[in-house]
Amino acid sequence: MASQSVLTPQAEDFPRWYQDVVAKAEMADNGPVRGTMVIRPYGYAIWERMQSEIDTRIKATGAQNAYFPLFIPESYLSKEAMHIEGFSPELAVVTHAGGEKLAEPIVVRPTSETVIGEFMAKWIQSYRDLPLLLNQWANVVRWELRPRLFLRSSEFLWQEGHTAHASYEDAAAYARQIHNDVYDDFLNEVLAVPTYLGIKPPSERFAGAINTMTCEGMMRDGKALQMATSHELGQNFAKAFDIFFQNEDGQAALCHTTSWGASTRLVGGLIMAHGDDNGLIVPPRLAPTQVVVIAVRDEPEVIDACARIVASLRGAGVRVVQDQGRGSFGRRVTDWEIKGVPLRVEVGPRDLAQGVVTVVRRDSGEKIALGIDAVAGEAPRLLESMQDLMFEDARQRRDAATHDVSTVPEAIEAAQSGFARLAWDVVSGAGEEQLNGEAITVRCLQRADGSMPASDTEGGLTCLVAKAY
RNA sequence: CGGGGCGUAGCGCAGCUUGGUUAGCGCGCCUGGUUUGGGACCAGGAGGUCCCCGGUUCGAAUCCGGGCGCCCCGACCA
Repeated sequence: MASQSVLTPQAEDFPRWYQDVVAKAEMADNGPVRGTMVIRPYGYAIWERMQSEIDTRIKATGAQNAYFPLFIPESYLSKEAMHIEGFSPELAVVTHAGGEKLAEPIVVRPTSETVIGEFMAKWIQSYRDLPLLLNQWANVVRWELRPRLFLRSSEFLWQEGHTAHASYEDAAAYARQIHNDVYDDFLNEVLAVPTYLGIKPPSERFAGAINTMTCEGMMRDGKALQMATSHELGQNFAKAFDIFFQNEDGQAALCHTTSWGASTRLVGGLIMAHGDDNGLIVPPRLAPTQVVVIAVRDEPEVIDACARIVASLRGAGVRVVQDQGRGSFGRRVTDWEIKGVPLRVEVGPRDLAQGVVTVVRRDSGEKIALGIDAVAGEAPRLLESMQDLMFEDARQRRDAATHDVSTVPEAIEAAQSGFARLAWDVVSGAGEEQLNGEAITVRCLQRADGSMPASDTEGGLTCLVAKAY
């Protein structure tokens, strides 16, 4: 146990704790322009792991990666009325370039539906070209008034998928496939974050979509975080960009498009969903470093033993590093704890004399004595059990902080510390305004059994409401 | 845009009310040494346009005027 806390305790000031973790785990710094973010190597390594896991899942659905330009003609945005209306306040616009005032302003992409729509129209001729399944990894810019590292920055990194389909049904099914097989699977299995899946109410829908689906996670302070979204765009963008195809009967028909994204906000979600007063806790399947091996004393035989253990772990497929830090043992331990590395192997002379090492779990703090030769065999099992427990713990915390209520005032009360679930009929309209007045939003709509509705017009829906990031 | 607060070393701050020699403190950093089983200690050291411009004054971090920037609350927006 740390003798004194290095970080502001969560219970004292959760936002401050978050800032402390981001700084002390060396994840990110504020950029020179307000709202921008410098992602440091450790933060970026975590993002790269997220990218890899998400990218694999995206490709498994048949989508391919491509790249579209950062600069978009302003006129493109204007082609879809809802889209431009929704994004106008957040746009960064280039008016001068090459030393001259531009004839037409250029928008720095806030999202790429419009450029991609333009090219989909060009590439799609026949039903044989469908579905067209594209994804890109890119940066986007949405000017933020209240930036917070990872959670809301004016520039952020994400993946955005864009697809075109011959039918409404096909588009709807694909958007759901992405939602379940890419996002929800990643969040549950890798990030160890349980999710509420549902659709956004009209007030929270993506600008230009006919339906927005969300994965809502609960942070340790009981607030909600939208961790990924998938949109059915209907034929809105197809109309605006003339995305037509010739069907089997030789008739011209409008495509149905989708878009879906997950961003560096996930890093913020990771921090707040799992962190404790000692820092970050990274789920083993995600962790860039799963095990750190630390010499308790910098003596040659101890260092040698560390190196052998590192080699054996690496041979077992574990992502492992040998601590190269300077300073006291306690300091090094604390630094790795803040970074949330799942397992720590402590190697000291006293251990070595008995042929053992001490393995410490980041989640529980439990210390386990293991024979040196047993480490490589046991570590993968410990990591898997930790992965499962982290998800289970998060699920229990979430369930315990989700309250079924029947009135708006009860929902306001419950949302002070978690989620409230109640009939959508009770909230829809004046109730939603009343909640918004208390900084509470409708996070998603679900069927009574918790499943994904087809649309917000379905009868008998329930809603989850909460304060949100 | 409205209300409040703040700009002093890399970070966090004191000093300002009541102007005065060399602008301090904690953390961090550098050097040397002792240390190392849960943020070690000692000694020495480096590091400053006191946000900017102007004014008052023999003298301004400190007082006055203007500007810029940042933070919080509200508003707006997703």
